[in-house]
Amino acid sequence: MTDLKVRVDKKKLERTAYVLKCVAHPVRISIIDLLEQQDQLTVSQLQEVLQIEQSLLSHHLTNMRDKGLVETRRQGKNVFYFLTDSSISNIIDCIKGCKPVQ
Amino acid sequence: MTDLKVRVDKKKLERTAYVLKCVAHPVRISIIDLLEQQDQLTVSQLQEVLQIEQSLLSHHLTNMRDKGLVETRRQGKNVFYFLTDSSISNIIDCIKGCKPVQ
DNA sequence: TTTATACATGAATAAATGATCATGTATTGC
DNA sequence: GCAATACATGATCATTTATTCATGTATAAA
Repeated sequence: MTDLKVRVDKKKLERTAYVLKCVAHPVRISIIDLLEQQDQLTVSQLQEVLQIEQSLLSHHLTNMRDKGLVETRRQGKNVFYFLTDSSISNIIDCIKGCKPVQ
Repeated sequence: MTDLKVRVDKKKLERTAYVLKCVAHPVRISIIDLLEQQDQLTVSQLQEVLQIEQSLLSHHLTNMRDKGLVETRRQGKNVFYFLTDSSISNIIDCIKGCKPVQ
C-alpha cells in the first residue's frame, strides 16, 4: 500500500497492449495455433483451413506481421508465414491453461 | 498438412479473444499488475496509483468484471476489487517473459 | 507475352472500443 | 434528515478495428 506502483514501464505497457490486441481475435489466435503445429504455412494453406476470404486473411496476416508476430519467406508464387519467436507461443499455452471463466 | 486444423473450438476461441481483448489495454494491464501485488484494492487506491479519472477507471473495472477478470467485495463505503483466479495472472507472466519485438 | 495462380493493398463502410461529462446510488457520520 | 465520501452508470463523441470489394503486383508456366 505504501509504495504500490505498476511494475511495468509505460513503453512496455503500451507495446504489450499493442501486441495483445493483435492476438485477441479468433482468426488470429487460430493462425497462431496453426503455425505452432506446422512451422510455416502459405496463405493458401491457411485459407483452406480457416475458410475465410483471401483478402481478409491477408489483412490479418499483414496486421500480425506489422506487430512482429509473424515473418514471411517467399518461395516462388507462395509466401510462407511463420511465427517470429517461440515466446509468442507462450501466450497460447497460457490461454489453453486458463480455466474458462463462468 | 493432411489433416491440419485449429485445435481450439470456436466457442473457446471467441471466449479467449473476448478476454484477451479486455487484457489488451495499458490501464487494464496495470490494474492486473497491481492486483497481483496487493490481493485486493479499492477503486480509490487504484485511482491514486493510476492517476486517471474516477469514472474512466470505473468503466475499465466494470469491463473487467463483465469479462470475469475481477470480482468485487463491498466493505462500507469502499468496494474492493480482486483478481478472479490466478490463472489470469499467467498471462502477465507470459507478457513479462516475452522479449520485446524489435 | 499472355494467362493463371498466389498474394497484397487501398478505399469505403460497419461495428466495437475508449474517453469525457453529467448525473445517480450506496454508505457513513453528523 | 443532510452532507460528504466512494463508486457506478448512461449518453455522447472520437478513435480504432473489422470486413468487404475492387484492383494491383509478383511469379511461373504455356
